[in-house]
Amino acid sequence: MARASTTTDAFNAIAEAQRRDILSRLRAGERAVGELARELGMTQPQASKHLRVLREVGLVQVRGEGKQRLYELEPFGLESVRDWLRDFEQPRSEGFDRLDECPSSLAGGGGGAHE
Amino acid sequence: MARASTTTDAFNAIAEAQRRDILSRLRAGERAVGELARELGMTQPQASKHLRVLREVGLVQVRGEGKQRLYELEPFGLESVRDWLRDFEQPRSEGFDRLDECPSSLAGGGGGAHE
DNA sequence: TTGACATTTGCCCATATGGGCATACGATTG
DNA sequence: CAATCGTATGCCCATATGGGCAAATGTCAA
Repeated sequence: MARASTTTDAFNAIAEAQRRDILSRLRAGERAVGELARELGMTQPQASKHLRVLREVGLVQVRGEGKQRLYELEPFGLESVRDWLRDFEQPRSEGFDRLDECPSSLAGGGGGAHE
Repeated sequence: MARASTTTDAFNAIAEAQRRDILSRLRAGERAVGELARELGMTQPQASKHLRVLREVGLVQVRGEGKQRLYELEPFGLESVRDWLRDFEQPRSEGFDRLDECPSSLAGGGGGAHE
């Protein structure tokens, strides 16, 4: 078997950097295909193909506006990815690992023993 | 050009469901290749190949233990994915976006009861 | 050394890709 | 109706894949 289709799920869809770029652009609001293509330096057919993939996995939404087709982020499209990632959360609270990135004023208190 | 290599980055690596399964299994602790293969119903060479991909993108770590090679999750391997996803957080509270900065409440020595 | 076990790698295939290009489709206007 | 603009599709190719299998490599024990 070859690699799974890019339209299999959001994981495969966002494996392509250009598609991630498209999604990032769309964070600022809906865009027409040609506009996206120009902004991202790809040909119009390429943008269209990528957008189709993103649409088939539910990551973007289309809206016809005159001759144009405006693509927009699907609010919960990335939820499946986010859910999967959540299971890999670092056990952060355990000890405030990244606390050392904070100003030293934290350590100035009374010994800092919060136990 | 064909699709990007699965070893290009974590995004491409986790596009494969079986590799996500491997990572999920490893959440419970380190495993030998054959063990993973049996648990996930794949051949041993397949598991080995998947693990290689995961290792090349920094998602897992290996440790030789006798004849076996124990694979383990790389704690911050998925950070790049998580970072990218973070930009797509729902604009939930309008005011808690920059929470990753050091909250000044921590510095306050007084009644600083956090958690 | 040989033998047994665990893992990796090499080779084959069928399949899906992304890029480029031409072209078909769709909507709007005249 | 035709003309035009904006998008989508179809076709070609080179490339990377994942699966299966055999063989190579590694590690340890007699």
